[in-house]
Amino acid sequence: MDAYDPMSNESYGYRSVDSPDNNYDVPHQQNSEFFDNFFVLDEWMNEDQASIVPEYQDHTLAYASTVFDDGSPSIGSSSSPLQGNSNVGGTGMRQAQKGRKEKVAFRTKSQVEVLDDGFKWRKYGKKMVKNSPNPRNYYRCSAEGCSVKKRVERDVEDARYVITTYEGVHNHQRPSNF
DNA sequence: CGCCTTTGACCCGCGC
DNA sequence: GCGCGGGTCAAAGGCG
Repeated sequence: MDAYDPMSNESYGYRSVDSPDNNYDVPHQQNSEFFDNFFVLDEWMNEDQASIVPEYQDHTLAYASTVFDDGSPSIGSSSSPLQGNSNVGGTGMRQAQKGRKEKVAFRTKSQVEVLDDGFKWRKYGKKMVKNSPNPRNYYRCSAEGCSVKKRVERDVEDARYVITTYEGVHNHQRPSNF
């Protein structure tokens, strides 16, 4: 596997992703432990909560997961590329219910670690995880009373991709200047 | 001065 | 009960 080289590409900096002609594939890795208990999201959640911007869409595969408070996962995994509003692979995001934790993961081809999603985040932790040379970073939403968290790490198997996992639902709007 | 990272320590659940 | 792995705390320092 090629080493990740942050200097090897022209698209670098604020909100940048790989150029659109640089292939469309965001392969799902069926055997990736990371996505156990996730299923592929077949539609975007409403924009305010999705925490991901449209310009990333072509470089992103989205996963969703719902975990009950007792810890039992509710959904198995499936696989399909994310394609706008196409209706493949799943039933889409369900409404939040009590006793559930909503999680959404995005696997995005990007050279920047932290994708600008319009929210303000405060970092509160960093860990090296087993079986990965890459650190995992923990962020909490800065808005008062908002308990949304996200984790950011590079894909173990292909460092060109960033995996961002959101947990929870914002109790406020995305800042309007976004 | 008011936020923000950084960082090691701490906590907790789980398997042995 | 103990160690390990993952997640979080909080003190200290940085920066606009």
